Amino acid sequence: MAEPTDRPVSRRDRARADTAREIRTTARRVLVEQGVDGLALRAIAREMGITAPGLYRYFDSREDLVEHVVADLYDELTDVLEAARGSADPATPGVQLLAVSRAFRRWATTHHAEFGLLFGSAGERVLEPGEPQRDGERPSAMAGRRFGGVFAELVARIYLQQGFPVPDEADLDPGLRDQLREWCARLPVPLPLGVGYVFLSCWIRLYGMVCMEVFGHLRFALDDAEPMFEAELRALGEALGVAGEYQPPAR
Amino acid sequence: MAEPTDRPVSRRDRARADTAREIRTTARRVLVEQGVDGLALRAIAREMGITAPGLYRYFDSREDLVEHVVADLYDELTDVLEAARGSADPATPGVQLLAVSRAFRRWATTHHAEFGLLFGSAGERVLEPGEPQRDGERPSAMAGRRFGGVFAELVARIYLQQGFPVPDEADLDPGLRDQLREWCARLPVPLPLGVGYVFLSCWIRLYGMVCMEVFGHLRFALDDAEPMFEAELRALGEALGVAGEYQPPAR
DNA sequence: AAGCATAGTGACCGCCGTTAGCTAACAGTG
DNA sequence: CACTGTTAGCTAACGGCGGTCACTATGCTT
Repeated sequence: MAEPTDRPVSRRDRARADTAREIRTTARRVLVEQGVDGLALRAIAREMGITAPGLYRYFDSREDLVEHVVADLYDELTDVLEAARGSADPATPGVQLLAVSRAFRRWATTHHAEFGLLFGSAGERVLEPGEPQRDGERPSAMAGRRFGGVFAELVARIYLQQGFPVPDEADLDPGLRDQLREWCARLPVPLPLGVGYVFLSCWIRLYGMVCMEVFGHLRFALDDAEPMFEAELRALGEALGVAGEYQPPAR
Repeated sequence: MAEPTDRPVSRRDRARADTAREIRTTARRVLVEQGVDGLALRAIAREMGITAPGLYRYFDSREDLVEHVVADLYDELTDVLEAARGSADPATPGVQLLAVSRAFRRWATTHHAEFGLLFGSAGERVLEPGEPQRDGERPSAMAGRRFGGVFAELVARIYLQQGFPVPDEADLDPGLRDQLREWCARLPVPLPLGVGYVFLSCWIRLYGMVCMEVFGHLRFALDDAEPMFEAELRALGEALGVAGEYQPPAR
């Protein structure tokens, strides 16, 4: 399908790739300016001085295009997280996790529409019965894994460097244990299953906190969710045994 | 606006109320059958043997109609939760919270489209600059508060009956403390601010867990999220000092 | 019976995603 | 060079959408 046989870049291929990239960046801009509902093929094409059907030379459908935009956004977000991790000082996994988590919330709150596309209900896809669920091979799913890997790797590093309390494998529900085993087996470093559980638990809290804030589900109690987020971060730090590394957010 | 002066129900009023109700239930059915994207005024009207403009006699816009559907769904979900609370045995707050949480997850996983409408990114509304943000008076917001109240009340009951560890008021960040104070003041029963914090923290975990499962964000690690949910429930029970009341899910 | 408010209709607007068929420019081969 | 195949982008069109408007017909009120 996408096998360039031998010659990797003809003149045309480069132009084509450029246009495809321009379409995706334009789509991203339209998404920001018009919201997810305004992310229309015609709007994208208009912005580029092109007509809508022309886009079909590059993407199979609107859904396909959105899929690629989602992958781009995951990549961008991951870059932001990695940058935050890189500038954490001191460069310990605990402080890095703190920085990455804050960068995640910051990106989410300043990129409302994009966050909704990545983490809200819009992105979900009902897989057709006949369709093979090669869900994991979709570009957005792959980019999503890279994104999650940033958090997973930091938690793993914390565990390997200094450890934290982890449920014993025997205490885990068998159904959960088997799934964790399968997942941990795919990781580059062998880890106790309990670490996988703690990571998931922490990630759920972080995701839940940021999602609720961005989607407005905390407004019933909080006008400004930041102090609550910081409190949760501290709690997460305690669960991971890095409470001592907590430092209040830079102002 | 909606002041019936004196005469509460004329013949016409009843018919009108009936039609409005039928529209909402039909909308709900279309939502389930066609998904949130297929929730079109024309589809609803078609299903009722009516034309789309007729719906505007009952609702200002599609958004207005969706708003009322959301309120209906919140009400239905709340009824389900209250029923689960009512049949918890023994009828202690701890066991009731367990039952309500499971009912919440069950409703979410069996009512995918509806859950997405309530808790996903679709429902969020950008408030116009000029528009007064009487956000709290919207019917869906009111129904949402009733829903959240089920959980809040149970956590409060647990605290009042047997207590659980709660951060000291002085240990809370001032910004968070002030907001919690304001929120707790609106509750019918005076409670320490720390209870508000613990409730929010627990609710975030529950919401995060269910949201991630329903929106497919746990599939990278788990095929079946139920055992993870149960593990989180147990952890929540520990945080609330009712770990002893945990009982495995009925099979 | 007369008058009137109202539920519902059909025609229409401008938008949407998507398809089909066309043209013009391009790349590669003799 | 001409010739051939490929491809980017166009226009036109289809059906469906949310929403508005003028209109009819029904049934309540006086």
